[in-house]
Amino acid sequence: MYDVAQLAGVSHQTVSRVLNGAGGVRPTTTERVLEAIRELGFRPNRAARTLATRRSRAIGVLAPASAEFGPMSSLHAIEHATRDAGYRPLITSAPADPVAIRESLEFLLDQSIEALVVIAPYASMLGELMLGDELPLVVLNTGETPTGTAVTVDQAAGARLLARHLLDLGHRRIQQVAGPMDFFDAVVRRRAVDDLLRAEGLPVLPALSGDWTADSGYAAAAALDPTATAIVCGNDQMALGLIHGLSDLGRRVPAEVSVVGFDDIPESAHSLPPLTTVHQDFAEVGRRAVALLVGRLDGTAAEGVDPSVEPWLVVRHSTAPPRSEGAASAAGM
Amino acid sequence: MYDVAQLAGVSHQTVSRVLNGAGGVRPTTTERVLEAIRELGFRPNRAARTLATRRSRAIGVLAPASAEFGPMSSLHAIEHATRDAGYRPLITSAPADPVAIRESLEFLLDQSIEALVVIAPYASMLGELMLGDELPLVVLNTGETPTGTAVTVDQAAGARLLARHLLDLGHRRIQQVAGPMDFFDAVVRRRAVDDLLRAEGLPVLPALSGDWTADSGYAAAAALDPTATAIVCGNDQMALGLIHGLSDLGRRVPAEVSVVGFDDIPESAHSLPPLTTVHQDFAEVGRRAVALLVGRLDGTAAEGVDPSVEPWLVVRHSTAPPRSEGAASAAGM
DNA sequence: CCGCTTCGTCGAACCGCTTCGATGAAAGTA
DNA sequence: TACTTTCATCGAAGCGGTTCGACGAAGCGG
Repeated sequence: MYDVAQLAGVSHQTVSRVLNGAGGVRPTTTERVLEAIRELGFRPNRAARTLATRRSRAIGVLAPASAEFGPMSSLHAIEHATRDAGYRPLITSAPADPVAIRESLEFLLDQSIEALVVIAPYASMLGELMLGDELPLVVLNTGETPTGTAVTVDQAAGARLLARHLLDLGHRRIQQVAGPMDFFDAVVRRRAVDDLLRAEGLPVLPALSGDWTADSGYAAAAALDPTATAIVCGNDQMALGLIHGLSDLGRRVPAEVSVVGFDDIPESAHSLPPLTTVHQDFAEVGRRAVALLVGRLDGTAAEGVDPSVEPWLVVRHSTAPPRSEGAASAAGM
Repeated sequence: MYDVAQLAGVSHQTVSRVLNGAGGVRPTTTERVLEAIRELGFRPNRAARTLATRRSRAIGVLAPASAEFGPMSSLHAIEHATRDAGYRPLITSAPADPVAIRESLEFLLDQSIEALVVIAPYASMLGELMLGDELPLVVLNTGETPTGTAVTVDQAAGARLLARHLLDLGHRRIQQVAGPMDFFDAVVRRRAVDDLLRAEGLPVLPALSGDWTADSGYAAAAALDPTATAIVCGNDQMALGLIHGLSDLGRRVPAEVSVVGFDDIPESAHSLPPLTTVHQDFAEVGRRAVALLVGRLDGTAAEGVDPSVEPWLVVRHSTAPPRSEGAASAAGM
């Protein structure tokens, strides 16, 4: 920096001004400084700046250590939104293990992050998040937020869309293959369907539970209630696995059983049959989370940010009216 | 830090020694310092340390801005390996766009990273990587490396496994739906199959080309050579899409056409039919990349690291002998 | 019992940048 | 032209650690 100053014939403070866009520098001088910077290939030292300003401009991101489509989509959106806002994203991932989560958190805290966004909504994770500090926090895809703000796709609305679709088709015996109950998403989705069913006076068949993987969906096929005509899965992967499992069991989808997923991962459009599901905009959720955080950090009013993103139904070919059309007309009971 | 020193009744330099594990501190003193640190909840300031040591201990990671299983798996492995080695991973992602790549690179360089690992092997990306500097670089999944070291799954071997499997089944007319030709992976896989076919004296049908997505695989179904009895896809997603496309066209897999993918993404085990593919250990590739880099950085001998990871064949149900069994016995010609 | 080595601790300089108060030059006012 | 304002630039003091040379206190052999 001193070299730059010398080459430009000014003092290093002036160079600093130019770098930070602080006014009070004559245009000709600015130009000279910029030229010197270019010539020397000078890069300001981030660490020194952080030290001097006592502002790290770093935003921590805690993501799940999975390669799933949803979280990863949000992750990329968060990363870019953060950089666009002039902050540096510090990305960390951790499996559901509390120790690993704690470790990731410590790592982030060590980098003196100014805010934190968490993508992995294990209930267990939130437990670790009790960092009472004054660290702005946004959690993605969480029903309730014990601390910090939540930005989320309206999971309940999505689940209702699915259930309603099935009801409209004439299904009356609907069973769920929910995600793991220590995930908020799974709980909210499941409850929304149950509530709707109950409100319609329909039976709530005992839900099965998977772990989000296609494998667990496959396994669920054998445990299904044989009288159920439609299955609501906690996510697309499980739905895909379930369809495979049903197929192995000789039950055809959607002719004999309808299956719906949740998420609309890219593969779902090409499964056999293509999957009816709910599409959620993972990237948008990520962007809003960052907008919220940056707003708080910069004092910019971020009040305009709606923390709830609306999902929409994507009807493909894994759903059809139940076999015995007669049952459909016996609606309401 | 001064507070800690005062509480422990020593000077800040001694605290520094304790923190860095540099010897020359009496055990009792060490204990006292540790206690003070705990009591004060003291966290050393990363920026100050970086500034003073002139070592950022940061390793940049440039990943593709996609949510695909492979790259993301490698990414998580890299992240953890980096942290385990005592470095801080700085993760960045960029789409295939050269400007975005350049931007990500600049971002990383600004953080004064000590090394770089690149996961996105677009040919175009490597062009941007000409940072002649003395920045240790490892590139994942690249056939040739113009600069830096490459760690990669042996794509050619994997492709050969697939082709051999098809040949053993009796297929003689094999067509490819390759990935985009500006991806090294795609080129290497395609060439390996072509070469093997040629070596066997079999016809090399003109290859189709997709963009890695299931959508492009679906589209390819209509453009297939009708005489081909087996299709080698550049990755699993395209294979899945292709199967869907074939199904829509009324062609059954594997009864009429065999289809194989590459990658073994989790969904592939549950497609209908379950996909025959090549499994590659993405995480291992990531780990080795980091091992290589850290070895170079720390001066530790990392010579023991084999930059080539062996893939293996996973035979499921998307492949079968060609329809006319007769052709199979006419092997060799 | 004494001089010397070794160990544990301290003082101070420095890493590269920001920032505040001060100063000189240019511009505005009477 | 003399004087006040405003603008551009400079000097210097940190930010929170690391690190090197120095120094007092034990531990050692003779």
